[in-house]
Amino acid sequence: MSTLPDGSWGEPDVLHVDMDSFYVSVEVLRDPSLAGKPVIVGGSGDRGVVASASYEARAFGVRSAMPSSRARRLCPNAIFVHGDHRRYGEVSKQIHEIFAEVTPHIEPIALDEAFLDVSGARRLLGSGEQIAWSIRSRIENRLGLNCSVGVAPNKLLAKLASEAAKPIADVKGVRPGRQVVVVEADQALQFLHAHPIRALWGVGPKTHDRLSALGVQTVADLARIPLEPLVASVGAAHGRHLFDLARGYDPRPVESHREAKSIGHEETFSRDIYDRSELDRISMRLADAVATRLRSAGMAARTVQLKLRFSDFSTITRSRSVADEVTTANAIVAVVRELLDARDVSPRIEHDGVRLLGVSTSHLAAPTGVQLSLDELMDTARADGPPQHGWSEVAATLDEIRQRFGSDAVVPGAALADKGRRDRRVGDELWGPGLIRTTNSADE
DNA sequence: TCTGGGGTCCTGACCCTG
DNA sequence: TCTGCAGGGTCAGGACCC
Repeated sequence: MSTLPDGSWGEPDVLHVDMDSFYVSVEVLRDPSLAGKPVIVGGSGDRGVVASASYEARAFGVRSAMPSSRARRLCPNAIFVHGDHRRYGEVSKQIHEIFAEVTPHIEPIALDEAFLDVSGARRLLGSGEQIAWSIRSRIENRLGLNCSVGVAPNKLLAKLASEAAKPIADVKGVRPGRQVVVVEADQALQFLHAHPIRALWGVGPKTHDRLSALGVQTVADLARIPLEPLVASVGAAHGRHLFDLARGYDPRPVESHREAKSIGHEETFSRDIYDRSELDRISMRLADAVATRLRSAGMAARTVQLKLRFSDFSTITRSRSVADEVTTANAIVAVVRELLDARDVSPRIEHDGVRLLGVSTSHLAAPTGVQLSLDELMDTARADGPPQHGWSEVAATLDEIRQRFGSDAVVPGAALADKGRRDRRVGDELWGPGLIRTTNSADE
C-alpha cells in the first residue's frame, strides 16, 4: 500500500480489477448466440431490477439497479435472462484463483471485483501495470472474460482508474475501453479532481444534494471546502472521510480477511401481503435459510432483525438482542414473530399490506455452547417417552441431509404450507419477483 | 420512474449504570 | 436521596455500496 503516513503517494501497487458486465458475460459464455445483443440479467417482473446489462443494452441507457420496467421501455428488444447466482459464484472463484497466483493480498468487494495489493510481487512480476496486463490476459485466455483494471497508489484512485478503463456505451454505440489505466503519483491530484463528486465512494444521491447546496460539483470543488462546513453538512465521520478523499488521501489497506457482521435474507413479493399467517410461513422459510448459513459459517447470532416494507414503500426495522445465542430457524423465527406482534407493527400489516419481509441476524460470534430453545427446554423437561432431540441436533441433521441431497431435500413444514412458493428457494430471485424464465440451457 | 437483495457503517434517541 | 454527567449498549433509521 503506497499512501504514505504523511498523506503523499508512493508506487502504484494497488490494483482494482472489475469484470466487464460480469453476469451477462457469463451468460454469453453459456449461450454464445447472446453475444453482441442487448442482454439484461435481472428480474423481469414488474418489481424486478437490472443486475447487469450488456454494453449493447447500456447504449440504450440501461443501467444496473434500474427498475426492469424502465429498462424494457428504454430497450424493448432487450433479452432478459434469469441470473444464476451459483454459477457466477463458481466463475468468481476461478477468477480469484488467478488473483492468488499473483498475490495473497486480495480484498473481494463483490463477485465481479476485488482490490489487490501487489507491492510484494513487484520484484518478481514487474510493475503494477505489467501485473495488471498479466492478470487481464490470464482471465481472458482461461475463462474467456474481459475485465478492466485500475492501478494506483491507493484504493480510491485504483477504483476510479478501473472505471476510466471500462468500455464506453452511449448513443453513439459501444467502443472498447483502455482496459488498464495507471495513475502515477505525480498525476494523481489532476486525475482525481477532474471527477464529479458522485464518483467518490460514499457520495450517493443524498450526499450529492447536500454538497451541491454548498456549490460543490467536482472533486476539485470539494477540495476547496474547509472541514467545518463539510462536517456540518454531512456529519462528522462522513465529512472527515470526504475531506480526506478530496485530497487523494486514502489510507485504507487491502484487507484479505473480513469477517461477516450480519447474515440475512429478504424477499419482495409479487403482490402485497395482508395475511399475518402467510407472513409467518415466509418468516419460517427465511429464518431457515439464515440459520443454515449461520451454521455453515460456524457462527451464532445474538441479535435478530425484522425488516418490513409496506405497500407505500415505507420501511421499518425492528430488532431484538437475546440472552442466548441463536443458530436455529426455530429460535430465529420465535424472535421474528414477537417483533411482528409488536403493537406498532401488527396493525400496519393488515392495514397497509407488506411488500417485502426480511430476516437478518447480527452480533455474530463463534457459538459458545449448546443452545436451548424453549422447545428444547420442554423436550428435556419431558420425563416420559423416549428421549427427545433438541432443535440444535435436528438442525445439524438437516444440514447433513442438505449437504448430501441438496438444499431442497428438507424444508420446514411451515414453508411447505407457503402456497405458491414451494418450489422457490431463498436466494433464487435475487433481483425481484415474478421472473420470466428464458430458454436457457442451464434452466431446463 | 416507481424502486431487488445482501451487506456495511453512521447517527441519534433512549436507557442503564457508575 | 437526588442530580448531573459520561460511557456503553440497544434500537431504529438513513445512506451507501455492488
